[in-house]
Amino acid sequence: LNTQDVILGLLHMRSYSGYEMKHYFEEVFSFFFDASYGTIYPTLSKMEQLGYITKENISQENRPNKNVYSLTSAGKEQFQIYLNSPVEAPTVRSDFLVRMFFGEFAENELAIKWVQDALLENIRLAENLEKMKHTRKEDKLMSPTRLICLQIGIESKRTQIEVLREGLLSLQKLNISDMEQGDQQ
Amino acid sequence: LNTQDVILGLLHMRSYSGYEMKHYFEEVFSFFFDASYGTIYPTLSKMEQLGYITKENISQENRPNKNVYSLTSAGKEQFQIYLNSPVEAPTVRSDFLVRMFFGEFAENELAIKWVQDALLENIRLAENLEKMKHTRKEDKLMSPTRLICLQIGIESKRTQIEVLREGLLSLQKLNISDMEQGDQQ
DNA sequence: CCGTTCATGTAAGGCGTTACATGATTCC
DNA sequence: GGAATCATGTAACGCCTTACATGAACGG
Repeated sequence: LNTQDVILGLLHMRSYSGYEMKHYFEEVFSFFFDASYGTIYPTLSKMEQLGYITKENISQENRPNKNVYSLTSAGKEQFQIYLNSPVEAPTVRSDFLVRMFFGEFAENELAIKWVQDALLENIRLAENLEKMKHTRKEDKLMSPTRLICLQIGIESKRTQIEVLREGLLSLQKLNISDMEQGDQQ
Repeated sequence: LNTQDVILGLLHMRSYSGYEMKHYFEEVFSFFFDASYGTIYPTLSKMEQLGYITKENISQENRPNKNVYSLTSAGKEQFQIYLNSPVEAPTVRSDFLVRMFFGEFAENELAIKWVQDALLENIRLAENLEKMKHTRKEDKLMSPTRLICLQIGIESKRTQIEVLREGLLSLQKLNISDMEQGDQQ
């Protein structure tokens, strides 16, 4: 899986400019994919040269021109090649979970801060996903597999929020018993 | 967060060879970090040159020598610098979820296969994590934050398994109604 | 007037993976 | 006899990020 495959998928739904793709990734794909402009724009040039997509320059009033890309039949074929390739294992890299794993080597207050921040961030993300699900479901734009994708995002976030809430309490109790120990000395 | 930071963390627990580190990553870190030999060995050389770790060549009977690395005080300090740096957002790249998102452009049977495989893989991973939790908990080797880390892994997997099971059923129903439609023609 | 949004791109550099190379031992 | 495990390392290459560059319009 690389950025090219994802762009081919996106353009199966409708035409997008590079700028719009980036926004789509941020809003919708946040929990399973991301790409920066530094990847998107060069990839679009390459894909145009390969004949997978065509560019159309659109003039706009009061804002810059944009390059809107559309899928060609070669692009559709290329996407089917991707879909028929073996599924790759996911890659995850979570700074937060590494810190949790090695938390015993950090000060308790630092760890508490990490968990609090993670909690807030996860609540924010869960709310966004929830909104997406409702707006899109009413539009009847959601395929069964896309619903699975979204549902995994939502439920995973919910689960993490629960664990983090419990974890936060246990860390805060530790802090209190440390303070009592300190008082007794 | 990079491989160096994680190695510094690992060596806070005990000494490891590069080969052992890779195994540790596979067994324990699988749901939030990974690194290949091609990263580990060069990183260890670099860290030794920087004075964060020291190498000791250990002779073994009936198997190759190994280089076991230990943390220096400079390495401990470096790890504290990492712990006090801002927490980075996690990066995820899930081929499976991309395929779920664009599943409407694939054949239903292909999608069913993807979900079935994901289900089996997630069950396997959940069982491994569960085992880890019990063996380590009895040893009383588990810090509160490490328990949070493990618990997030376990509960996330469980949640995903549930969603995948439901999703699989809905996709299989679709397949049946397609076949009935086909029969009627 | 200043920050944000819209919009596209490049260049340098970082970080990482895959594949290759080597070789003994152990288990089936 | 062949595959798997133990064990370390390099080299080529791919992919991606960050920072830089540019510039108009709009809202406060």
